[in-house]
Amino acid sequence: MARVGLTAERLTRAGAELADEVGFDQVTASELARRFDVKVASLYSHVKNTHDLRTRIALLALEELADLAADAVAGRAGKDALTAFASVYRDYGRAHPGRAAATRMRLDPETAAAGAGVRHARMTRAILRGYELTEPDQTHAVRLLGSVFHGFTSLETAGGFSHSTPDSEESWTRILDALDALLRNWPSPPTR
Amino acid sequence: MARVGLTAERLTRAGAELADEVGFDQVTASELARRFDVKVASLYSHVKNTHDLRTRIALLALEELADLAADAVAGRAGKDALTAFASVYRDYGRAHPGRAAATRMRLDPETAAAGAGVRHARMTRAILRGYELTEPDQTHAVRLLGSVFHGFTSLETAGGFSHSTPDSEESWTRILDALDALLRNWPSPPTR
DNA sequence: TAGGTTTCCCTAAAGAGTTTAGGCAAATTA
DNA sequence: TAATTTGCCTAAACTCTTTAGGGAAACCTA
Repeated sequence: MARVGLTAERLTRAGAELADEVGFDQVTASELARRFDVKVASLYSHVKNTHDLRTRIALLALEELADLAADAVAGRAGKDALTAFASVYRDYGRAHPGRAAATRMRLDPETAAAGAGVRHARMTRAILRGYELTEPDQTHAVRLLGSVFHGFTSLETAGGFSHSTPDSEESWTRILDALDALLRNWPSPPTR
Repeated sequence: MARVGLTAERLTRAGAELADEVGFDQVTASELARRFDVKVASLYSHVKNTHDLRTRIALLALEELADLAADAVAGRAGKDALTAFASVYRDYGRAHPGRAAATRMRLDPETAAAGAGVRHARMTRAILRGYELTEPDQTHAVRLLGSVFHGFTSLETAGGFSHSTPDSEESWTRILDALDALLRNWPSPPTR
């Protein structure tokens, strides 16, 4: 039987494309086998199971995203860096909805720690260097930015902002303006 | 054959509980049938298909959440209202992770429009009455708040903030402080 | 380059979920 | 009480997942 040259990597890449086409939760071993014109069982020599496959796709997406973000941030600082960084997330989410959904997959701690998630956190911190935040406020800010990027892109692709004015593009820029202002003027804890 | 008294509502409620126990994407017609001690096919007189079932769970969760939020916000204003409102989202997400995941499900536009999603948007706007924002800034702020609540709770339940200091509770309060400050001081668009 | 070894994809099969079609008895209505 | 509607059933087709074991292709190695 002719060998097709399956590898975990090729399956992962094809799975990522499939995810962008049909949605991350529709990524199925059967469909993947069909695309490689191969029997389903053959995949199981390369990936442990469907969960393993999805995890690989998630890690691939996180890696790609981290690479893009690193490029975007290089040579920029302050609001410029913030905007560039944020745009990478949003653009990626719109260009690759399936992969983006994959990045939101729950990973078990050690897998997450081994993946590019840490690079993301480090880059977010790097961006905050342009603002004068000290710990623990920096961590709070990192989490805020993560939440906004995560939440906005996920609501946007879910269609939450469509069919209403102003369009989401404008909200995005204005939200970044607001976040920039907030970071330049991060409040100290109020006396409770 | 003894009748169990299945209805779409009972199935939906049981499905919501199942979602909280095993995760929203593990909600299966078969498991539900098992719980009611009924054959799977019997569910299909009450619910169109699995997607329909999930949609109903999502709508139930949105409804519950809107009710809780309405209670929490009543009689409060300003930061007080903001905090109460935000807490409802976060607490709900921690108490009912499956239902919360359901609220993040992509709904087709008319279903979404018919559901409680609009109530959420209206309440968010009501909270912003305590801050002096005019359109279109109010819409941007609504979207920012939605993104943060959505993103934070989803990252938190995905375990994104665990095993690191400070704990997510503290970040949550400090992020609310920050958002309050931001809303009181929403920046006008910079000259670009 | 022939032999052995490893690798890769195959067939086969079992298990679980989804969904439709059609039937019979229980509940409701007249 | 008879007629109708409703609710749960059996049966069956289909899809996807996963494991076990087999044979041929690709790769060493002498």
